Amino acid sequence: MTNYAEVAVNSPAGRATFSYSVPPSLGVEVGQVVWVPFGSRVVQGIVVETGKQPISEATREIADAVTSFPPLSSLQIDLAKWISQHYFSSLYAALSLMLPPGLERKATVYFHVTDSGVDAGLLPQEYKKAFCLIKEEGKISLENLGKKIGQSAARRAASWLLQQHLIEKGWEAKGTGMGPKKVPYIKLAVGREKVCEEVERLQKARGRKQAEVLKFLLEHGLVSATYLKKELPCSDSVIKALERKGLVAREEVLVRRDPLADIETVPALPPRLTRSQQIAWESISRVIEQKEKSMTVPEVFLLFGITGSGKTEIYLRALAETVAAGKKGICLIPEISLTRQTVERFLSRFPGRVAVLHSGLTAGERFDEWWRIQKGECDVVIGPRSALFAPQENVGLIILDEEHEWTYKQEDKAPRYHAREVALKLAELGGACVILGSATPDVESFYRARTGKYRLLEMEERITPRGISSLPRVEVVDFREELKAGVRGIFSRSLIEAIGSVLEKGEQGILFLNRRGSATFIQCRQCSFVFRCPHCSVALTYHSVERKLICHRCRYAVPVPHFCPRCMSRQFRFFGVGTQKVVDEVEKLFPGARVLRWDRDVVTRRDTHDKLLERFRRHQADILVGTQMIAKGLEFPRVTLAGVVSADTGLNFPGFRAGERVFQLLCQVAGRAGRGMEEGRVIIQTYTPENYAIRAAAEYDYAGFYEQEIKYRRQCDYPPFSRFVRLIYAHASSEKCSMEAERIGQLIVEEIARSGMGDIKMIGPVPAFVSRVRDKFFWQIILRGQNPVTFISRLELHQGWFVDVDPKGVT
DNA sequence: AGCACGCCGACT
DNA sequence: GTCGGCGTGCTC
Repeated sequence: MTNYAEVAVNSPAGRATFSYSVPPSLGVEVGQVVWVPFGSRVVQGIVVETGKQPISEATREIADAVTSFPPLSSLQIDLAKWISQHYFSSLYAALSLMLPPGLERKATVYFHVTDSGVDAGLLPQEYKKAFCLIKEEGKISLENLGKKIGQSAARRAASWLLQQHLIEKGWEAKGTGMGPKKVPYIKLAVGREKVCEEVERLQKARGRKQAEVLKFLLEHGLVSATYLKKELPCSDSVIKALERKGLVAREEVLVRRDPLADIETVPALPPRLTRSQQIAWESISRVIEQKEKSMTVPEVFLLFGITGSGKTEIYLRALAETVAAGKKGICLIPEISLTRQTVERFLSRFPGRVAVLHSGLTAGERFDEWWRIQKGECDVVIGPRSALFAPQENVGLIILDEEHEWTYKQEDKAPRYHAREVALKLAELGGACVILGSATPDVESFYRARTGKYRLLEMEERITPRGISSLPRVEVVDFREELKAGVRGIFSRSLIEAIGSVLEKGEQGILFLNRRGSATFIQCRQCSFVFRCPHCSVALTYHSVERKLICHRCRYAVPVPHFCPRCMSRQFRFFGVGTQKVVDEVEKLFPGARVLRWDRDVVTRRDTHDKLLERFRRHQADILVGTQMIAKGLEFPRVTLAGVVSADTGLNFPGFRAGERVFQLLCQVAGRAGRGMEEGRVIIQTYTPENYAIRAAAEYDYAGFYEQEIKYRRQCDYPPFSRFVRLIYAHASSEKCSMEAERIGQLIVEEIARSGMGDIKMIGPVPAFVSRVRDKFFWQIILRGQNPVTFISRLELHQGWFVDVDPKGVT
């Protein structure tokens, strides 16, 4: 009985799966990771189906298993199938999101001689050298053989020698792979009495150190070698000597690399709920209780609560209830707000039962967390969008905090998925509830709540140490008036006064800068030359700390040149307001003010996030200056001022979601002030105070903003009333790229007519917003309509095309 | 994505 | 004649 398996292969090659036969010696299950021959290589693949018959006629044999048991569940495979279909990615790309860290590896194929016993001297002259080299090396890859005797000679020799059965192909995995961490421990190897005897003897003879070690071990039992050496102290040779005598033994002990090891858990009881929390909580708890009877459509809550209304407390209770019902949870958080503070809060309610996954973890920590989750040891997994793919079984609740955040959409690589949509699908497959939480819900989410797809829960009370209080007053400053009044700096008179007042009272302030779209670049004063990246079509950004020009697309960096390469002038003009400029300005106006800068340039190393924030929390700085990052869910009781240096930068950003984005950002920044004992104050500087997004934000009027925005979306037929799909083509040649884009554009026009899908509108083909990245050119076609996804499945897209379903930034 | 295969100009 | 350049097509 031969078995066959359908395998999703780690290669972008066309089809979803390939058929392989299973060698009798190998047991293969769905979800298992295997090595398979693929073309001339050996690659990894994931078994997604098994059966008595292969789907395709042609098959090859699975080479080996990577894991002894399947690391992926059938539910995960179903989810991956949905992702790959819905987002037009390869099945493997979707599955690989779910694989344990460090499992993915590559293999090298090499040659070795067979035991034919042939005399090398008798071989044809041209192949003799290759054969001897292979024999000498034992095993050698074609590439390395080519380096020694030339590519073509190596190829010819290899194919002839293979044909003559004088050499064979073999393969092996590259690198050593990731594993659990083992640490040597020392223990006594003989009975207590015997040890005491030895101690006596050693103390008399020349072995005082050894006696001490034995005594230490009698007292402590099994100890790590490092601890032993440090505590006594003693050197390794002492332990070695005891080992040789057979008195002590070494034992490898598994240790967990715990990313939360340094967090003290203080178990906490749930606080009393406010009235509006209570109402929201009752709705949620009723559903979680009843969730036992599985339903086909997942229950989705949109928890719409203003900043400070206590959404996290609702999450914690909902998780506790889920755990009480014997299920588990996943909590998604935008990477940036996944701070120590957040983790501490979860940990205090679920001591020892929390797993975190984020980009700051070491490879080892990631590995250990994954396996801990896999073993079912964690009640809740907290992490960014990828936490959705943690091996958490029996998930009863999925939470998306700050559900409107754009970081929930992956755009840089396939699959280009939106965590919210995937969460809904996962909930549907596993029978879980979903809570989407936000103070400024995504317009599309709010629309779904309004039309009954989600249950809307509102929380309007803001909790502060002063009790229930309203949000801080917002002052919108028209910067045009400031210019008229002779203001020349970047701060208005109001903002200067407010900063001064904060400093005087010993309070704290944050200054927010939306740097997107106005990145700092430098230009020659003489000939207006702008430094551009040689590999991408963007200007280089000036980084004052390293005094370098850096490309934000490909990380290309050069020191700031002394001369303009075009006209040799030494004079440069620095454009755009950066965080550093704001810092300089505050320091100039208020000498002695302690200003802290927080943005992506400063935060590079692990932990600096938390260290910087800790400094600010301890009031070692008065003013915090930053970009997007500072707007996200940080709670600093001493902050009484939130200033937005320029609210307009985001508005000029392309795309119909610009207004929504500005509204969300301004509300978030405003919510930072006045969370402690003192009342807060918010100042927004703008050149367009009449803009609806800015006006609504100043009033915290979500409903008002929503009504305006949804009207506009309906009028222009933007989502949620239509959907977008972006087709992107990349090629190293500019001509090839535009030609292929134009060709598909033509095809789409024809297909629209043929299919009768008249609602499909095409924008483009045009060069992408950033038309060149890493020496590749990019063209795009945007399709809009009721169902552009169905439409593009009718197209035959060549390699080089990729698809972005529901892109976040389109016009 | 890799990698073979094939066709072309630049050398020993 | 051989070497390596790159364009094209396939991978079970």
